[in-house]
Amino acid sequence: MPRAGLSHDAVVRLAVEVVDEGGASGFADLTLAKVAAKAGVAAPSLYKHVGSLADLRRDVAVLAVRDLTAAGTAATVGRAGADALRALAEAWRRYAVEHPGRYAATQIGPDPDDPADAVAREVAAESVQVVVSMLRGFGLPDDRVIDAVRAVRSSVHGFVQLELGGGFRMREDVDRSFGVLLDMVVAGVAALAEPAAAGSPR
Amino acid sequence: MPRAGLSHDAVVRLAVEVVDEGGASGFADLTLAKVAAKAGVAAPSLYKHVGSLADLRRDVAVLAVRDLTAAGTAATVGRAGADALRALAEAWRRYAVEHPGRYAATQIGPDPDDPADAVAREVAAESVQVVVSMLRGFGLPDDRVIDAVRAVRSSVHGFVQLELGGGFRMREDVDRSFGVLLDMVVAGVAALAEPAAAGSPR
DNA sequence: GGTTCTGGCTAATGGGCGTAGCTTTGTGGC
DNA sequence: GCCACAAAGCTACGCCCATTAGCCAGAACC
Repeated sequence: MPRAGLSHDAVVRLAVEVVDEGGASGFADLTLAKVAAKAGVAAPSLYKHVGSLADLRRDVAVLAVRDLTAAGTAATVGRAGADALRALAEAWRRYAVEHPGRYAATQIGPDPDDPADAVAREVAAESVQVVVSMLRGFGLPDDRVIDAVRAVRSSVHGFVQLELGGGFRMREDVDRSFGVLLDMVVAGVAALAEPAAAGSPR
Repeated sequence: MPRAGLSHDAVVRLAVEVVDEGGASGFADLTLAKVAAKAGVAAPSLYKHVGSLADLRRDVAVLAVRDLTAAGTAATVGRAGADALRALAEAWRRYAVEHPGRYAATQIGPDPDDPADAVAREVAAESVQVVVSMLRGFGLPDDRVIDAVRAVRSSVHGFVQLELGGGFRMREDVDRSFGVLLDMVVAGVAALAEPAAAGSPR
């Protein structure tokens, strides 16, 4: 009986393949049985490399978040202000459309108390940090940065989520709608930078 | 052997209870076994009232979407413009926070081709219609309404999603951030109504 | 009072996760 | 070259869940 030559990383890689092949529900449908089949191995053999399905899912999620963060940083390097914001948002959306399964994996919130989620929390924080850095060019007051970060993440994530979920009919117009949303976000963040706008119209 | 006196509706109601008790993952964790236990009945008995777990999930989702739509209409009646937009967004967020499991159920996109999803598609359309009606007060050009609807849905849904997923630390500031987001959306929608802003800054 | 339909039941299948314990392969020391 | 041991497979098993099949009692209707 020849060995398959697996390893922790190899199993995670195969799991990512399974997720990618499963479309938008690929992450939800991830199963040890599928990974084992792809590895050409009996399902229990995976436990030599992985603690449990939950562990594997976490590892896939961490990898996906790192991926997304990398895409975001790559898109914003050398850009600033509205230009950077648009590039970051478009990079996110492109990633989600190209890797819907992996994008879904990035959406699971790590448990704030579970020590097993420590790295997941860390990579999530790094991913938020990209937005914080990108917003530096807007000259926001310190206490407004958090609001801007949340507005940017919410808008883009919400749009992508609805798009992937099939929430938009008339697919041709989706790009334009995304552009309109970005105009809105850019204007909104810029408005936050003006001290006068602190208590904008009730 | 006494009868439990179940019915399709009764089973769906119990399923909603299970979902509500399961927190944010209540919908994902919905199981026929749990519903049967709550009904005081053996699991296979449920098949006298429900076609499958998938059917039950769909029914719960439809109920949840109707609920959310009702909350939105109730919040906007008698209001217009920015006032109505804020009320609608706050109603959505409140619903999500108060019924996280049911809110999660509203997020599954109905299959555009599956006849079994016909009512799901219908109630989804009704829920979008609330936003369209609400936006009437802004006097948007016809071809901009769709962009505005998508921007509103994306922003609010994204925010709520991140909030429920534990994506925001510093919980005290979340209300303020939501207010900032709404300022941004209100301003953005208003800007869409001005014909001059059609080709806003690249 | 009997017939029929309905809503329960138990039994059984199949699939998935996870555990236990066996076997084989590769490797490192002698 | 040989032997011992760790690592990486495997099979067998238990448990939980969805789902199907077939049985049985009670309710409703004639």
